[in-house]
Amino acid sequence: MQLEQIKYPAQESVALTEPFFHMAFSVDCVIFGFDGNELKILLIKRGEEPFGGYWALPGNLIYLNENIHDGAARVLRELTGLQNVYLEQVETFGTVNRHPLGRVITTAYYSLVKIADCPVFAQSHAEEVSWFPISKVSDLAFDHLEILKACMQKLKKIVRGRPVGFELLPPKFTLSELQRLYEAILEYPMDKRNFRKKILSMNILVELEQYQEGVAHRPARLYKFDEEKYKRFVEEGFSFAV
Amino acid sequence: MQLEQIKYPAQESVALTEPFFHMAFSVDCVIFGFDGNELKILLIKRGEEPFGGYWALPGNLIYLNENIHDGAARVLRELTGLQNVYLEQVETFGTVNRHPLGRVITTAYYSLVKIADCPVFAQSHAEEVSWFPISKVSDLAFDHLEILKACMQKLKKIVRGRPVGFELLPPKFTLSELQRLYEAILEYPMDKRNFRKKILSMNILVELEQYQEGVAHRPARLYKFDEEKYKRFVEEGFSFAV
DNA sequence: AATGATCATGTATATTTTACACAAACTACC
DNA sequence: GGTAGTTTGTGTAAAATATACATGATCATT
Repeated sequence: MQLEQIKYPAQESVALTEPFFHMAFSVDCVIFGFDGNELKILLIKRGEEPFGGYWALPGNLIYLNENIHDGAARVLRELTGLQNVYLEQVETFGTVNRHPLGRVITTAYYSLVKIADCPVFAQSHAEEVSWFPISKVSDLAFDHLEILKACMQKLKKIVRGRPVGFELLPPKFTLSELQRLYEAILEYPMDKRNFRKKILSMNILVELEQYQEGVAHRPARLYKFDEEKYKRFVEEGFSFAV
Repeated sequence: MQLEQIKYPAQESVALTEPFFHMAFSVDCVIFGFDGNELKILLIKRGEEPFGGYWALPGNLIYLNENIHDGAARVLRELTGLQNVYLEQVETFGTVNRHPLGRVITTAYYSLVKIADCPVFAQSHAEEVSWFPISKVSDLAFDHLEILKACMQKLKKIVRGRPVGFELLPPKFTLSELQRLYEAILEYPMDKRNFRKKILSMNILVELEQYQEGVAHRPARLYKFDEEKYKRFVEEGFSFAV
């Protein structure tokens, strides 16, 4: 940690504020990926106390002179090497005793990334970094399991309000892959024909003149996202009017 | 403030954590009400520096030994007398210089209340408490205007995913009042017949054998919410399947 | 050449959404 | 007591969307 970076803000009214300024603030990142079949999450193995040896969300304390969003990006980069990912705030967890070293309130951020495009490597207090299938994550440091569950819920909500996939799939993909992604997130099976109808009617996909190769069955057509249209869709969301 | 309540948590690793534990944490409450025509928000006039004399969201620092959600309820009660309201977390704001006294990160909570049922009175560092029409709020202490806008967006989203009204309307109300509430939140007009069809099809309303009295036009039938069904609807949300 | 796997595709039905206009019931005022 | 002014309450047709469902096509493997 770069302790020399820290600058203390001016405290004009020490007498009044003295008893309050003894908290720390952290960020924890929930990074979702998709390997074509399963939804996965990026975890680190902690090399430091507390919870040394435990698997945990990539997270750390932020500096006094650092915005929390910037802090989330920095912490993620320092621990896993991941950069330039779009982080979105999910929820803040502030139970009194959630951290053994003192009062630490944490804000969870989530992101969706393509596993293949994101080489990760352990750094700082991360001893290891690895992708885990969501279904197999059971024991995490701190209250990170609770945080993970909250982010899963958030992801399920998000996927109902805007398209998902550009962030998680390779540049070219089949419709079945996209459907498997939706099924992995929402955790229920969907009808193939209806799924295709729906996703194609959004007009965010471009049909390519390319097909899968080397598969032991009829090869599927490849698609890519129309980046422009996709982004507009994400920004505006589906418009659910009452 | 009850400073004597504060207990410092044990700090096992002072050398390492020392530079970090110098932040404070606050909560700010965005309390929405509805007077039959306009969406309103509860503000306090600050009687203390910083931002003395400014109108602000009811908010304050939380104690070291206090959960943030409990803190939100306490702060709201101490400043405005409001109690037993359902507070929901919205977003955390952590810009470095948002508070002049030092590094203070704040979490916004929102709630919906019936103005008539909630007598409010200024206490603690609140010099005055008052309801303001959303449209007339322009200048607030700290970054509270930004926080308010974020909560407005949240409210708009919420209203699309679950019914609203039980928390904001008197026990008996007309369908036009309910529609005006929706229009105030979503900021666009709706078709009367279609609105009625939709809201009645949810089966959360009970038609009463009572009518408005003393109005200079045909009196409207009164309705109330079916509390059981309403709650189930709120918990489950509308089910938007893909 | 047969097997096994996945891909691609259409239709009929039910449900939901949208757009739209006029008589009824009350008060206030003359 | 009649008229003007205001808001309530109601239905339908057309369009869009959602759902349920089965079969031949194309590749690798043997």
